Amino acid sequence: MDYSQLVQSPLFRGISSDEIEKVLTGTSKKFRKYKAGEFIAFSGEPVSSLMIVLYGVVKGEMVDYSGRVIKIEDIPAPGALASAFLFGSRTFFPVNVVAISDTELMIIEKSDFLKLLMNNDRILGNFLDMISNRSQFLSEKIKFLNFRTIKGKLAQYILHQTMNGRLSFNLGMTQADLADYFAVARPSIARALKELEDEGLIEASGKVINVLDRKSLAQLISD
Amino acid sequence: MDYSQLVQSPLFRGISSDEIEKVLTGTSKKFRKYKAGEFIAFSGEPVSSLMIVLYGVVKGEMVDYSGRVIKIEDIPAPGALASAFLFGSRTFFPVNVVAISDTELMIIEKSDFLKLLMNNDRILGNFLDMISNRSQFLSEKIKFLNFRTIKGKLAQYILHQTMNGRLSFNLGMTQADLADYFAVARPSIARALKELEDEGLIEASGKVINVLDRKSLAQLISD
DNA sequence: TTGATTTTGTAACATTTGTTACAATTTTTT
DNA sequence: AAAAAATTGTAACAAATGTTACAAAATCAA
Repeated sequence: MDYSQLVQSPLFRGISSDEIEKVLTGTSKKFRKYKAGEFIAFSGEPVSSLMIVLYGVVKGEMVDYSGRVIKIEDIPAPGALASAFLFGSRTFFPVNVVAISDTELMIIEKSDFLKLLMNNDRILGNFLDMISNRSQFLSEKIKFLNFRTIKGKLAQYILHQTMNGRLSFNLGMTQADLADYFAVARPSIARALKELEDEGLIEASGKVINVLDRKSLAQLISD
Repeated sequence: MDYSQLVQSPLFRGISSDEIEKVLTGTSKKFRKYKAGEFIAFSGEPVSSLMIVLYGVVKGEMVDYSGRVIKIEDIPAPGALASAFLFGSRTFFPVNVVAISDTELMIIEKSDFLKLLMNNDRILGNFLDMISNRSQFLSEKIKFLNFRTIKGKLAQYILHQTMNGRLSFNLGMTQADLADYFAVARPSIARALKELEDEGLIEASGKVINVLDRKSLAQLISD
């Protein structure tokens, strides 16, 4: 087995390829492959193991009351699945997990994984970072959803995307995807973008958004 | 110092009072008191230590674009603050933290806390449970916020509160609090409750909700 | 390139939610 | 018990969003 790509996995960050191999050789694990579109887990199923995406991309998604599918996030290799649901009091999948592309997973049972954590400071620290990052990701998402108006959500999103001081960025997705992400209707996204543009706060050409008036955007979400 | 109440803290669950005292004696820490209403931390401030509420109650809250305060959660003693923001890549407070009642906190610096984790399997397991539970809490909240209609949010909330098979439960808060929790307007909550009642799905007397038609509630959020 | 497919813009209209206001009711305080 | 404060019910109207539909534009595939 070739573990070299795992050097870039959040769980093994900072650990040499040799050491990863040594650690994993002493750990029991399984491997499983999925075709694009195949369901890996269903919402409500128990989580009894840590799953690491060796290659491919998977997504988490929810279904709302009207049947609309809401994508929660993408997890590309070499990320981990369900890491925040392996411990705690509700150890079951909160979302459906679907393979976007052909995918292979490495699966380590919880008890085996606990031994790994206790025996390796580095992996422990990495795992703490990972599940903390999940909370932080969800917390950020709640910030969007808490804004009542779509313009507010967009403003928050745009400001977040340009925190680094850039004046423009590329929506890495279609308006339909963005609408799913915000849990709103697609034409409403188009309308809100147009309004922000009409008001001179942004300039949109294709999927590239130029931020023209950062102050007014900030006011939209802090007044 | 009296650590007896910490036996009930999630971080020290399953550890005897004597052992808690022994462990904490060997750990450097600070104590700090806050008056009711006082701000403990502001959104965006760095998190550099674990904070445990020794007595009192604190809350986390956000401010949306229109100035409305959205309460995220209450943390009564002997809970921990900011536990999901001590590790990971964005180690700063995601919300304002305010003392609801007079409060005392025990504060342990991150580096000291790490030693604690490495030296005590039980505390490690408890901490993993705690930060995982945070993700799970946030994930549950996102489920509410993702429903577009208020009736959908309410249905999700009511079904969640009666998962255990009970037919009734007590909203432990006012309609105004519930409105904040859902990030909607207060009269809209009253209206939605009335509609659910008119349609015969629930019966509300005061803060007690009787679930009359579980199937229709489930349909509201899955059709 | 050409044709097919996806994405975007936009309009008309229905529905939902927010806002404001005030009275009725309940709860808390004195 | 009486008074004060908080909570709830409700109405009228404004504003925002959803729905549906279709054409224009952009992107993708053959």
